[in-house]
Amino acid sequence: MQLPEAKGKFIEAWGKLGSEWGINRTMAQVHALLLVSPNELTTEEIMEELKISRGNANMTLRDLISWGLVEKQHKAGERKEYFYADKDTWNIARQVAKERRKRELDPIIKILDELSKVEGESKDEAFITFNKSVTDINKLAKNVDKTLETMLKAEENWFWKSIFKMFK
Amino acid sequence: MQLPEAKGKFIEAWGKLGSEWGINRTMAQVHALLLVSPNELTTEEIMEELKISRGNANMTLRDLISWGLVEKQHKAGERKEYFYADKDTWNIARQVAKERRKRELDPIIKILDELSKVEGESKDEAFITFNKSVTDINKLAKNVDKTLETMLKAEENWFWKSIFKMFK
DNA sequence: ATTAACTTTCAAAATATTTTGAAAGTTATA
DNA sequence: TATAACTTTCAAAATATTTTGAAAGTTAAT
Repeated sequence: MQLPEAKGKFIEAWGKLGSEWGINRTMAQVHALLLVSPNELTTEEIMEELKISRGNANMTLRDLISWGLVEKQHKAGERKEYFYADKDTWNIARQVAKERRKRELDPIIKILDELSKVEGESKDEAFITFNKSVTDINKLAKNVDKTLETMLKAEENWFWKSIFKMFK
Repeated sequence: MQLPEAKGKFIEAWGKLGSEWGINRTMAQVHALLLVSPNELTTEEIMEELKISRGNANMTLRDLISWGLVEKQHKAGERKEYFYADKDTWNIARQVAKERRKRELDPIIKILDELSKVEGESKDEAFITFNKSVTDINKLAKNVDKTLETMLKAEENWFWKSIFKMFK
């Protein structure tokens, strides 16, 4: 297999994986393209390579920036904006974990907290089951949340530092 | 808040979370309904409660069964099938991890293995960057894969056993 | 202040996913 | 073996998501 074909396959696979995990396929593809590009790319180049429209490229890039996965770069004396992706896999994983925690985990915990407070007849099977499921899930979610917080904060934490080493 | 309202909110929230993570909203909702139901439910009852069609209910339930989250139950002397969800959050998390590993992680690793083999000019920036990104992601994916395997196998493993206790 | 190079917006169009429901299929019981 | 109770299928319809592209907006340089 030659590089251009391999590049295409990587972009396609990354896009598919993204869409299976609730991330817009094009966003994942643009990210993949930037990951394998040694240099910053312009909107124009991204449009060209992935055959997407200007509007789509623009919105997707803003999204990637809001996820902290891509940064805008300016070049002296040029009007064009350049886009560059951090290529450190650990940073990428951290950033995704951080954002999903903020965007999805925290809100669901807020709801589960509310629902945990619901009171009912202690003989009522329906109430007992509801309560057990909700509080159990809430507990698990809070543990995941706390763990992520610790992990994300802490390269200084000896315990997680040693876990990280296993993954790097 | 009263139980029926709370139940509705839980189902809605679970559905939303699911769809954010690439799981069909209805599938997540049916799962949520079963999680808060003390008894097995029939297709009829699920259709009724969630206002979905017979076809949808049937397919969704098959899916949930294929994910190992729901089981069919027969009652002596009855033609109807009943559906019941395991309510142990740890089992649910395990099951989801197991399935997503099989369905998504393993296939992507296969592709990354292929792409890692691509050869190129050692001076070619494009090749260097492609190769670095792909092999790095491959390494991370394989580590996650190995870790999941160990975790899923092993309550007998002293290390993970102690980690699990933090979450339960 | 005007131009030109570039970016952003967003309503409409295209595409993808999900849902419906009626017909076909299955199987326990009489 | 016929019936009736139930389940499954799948093409078409509904819905949701993504993408387009032209117009509007911005801004650096003259």
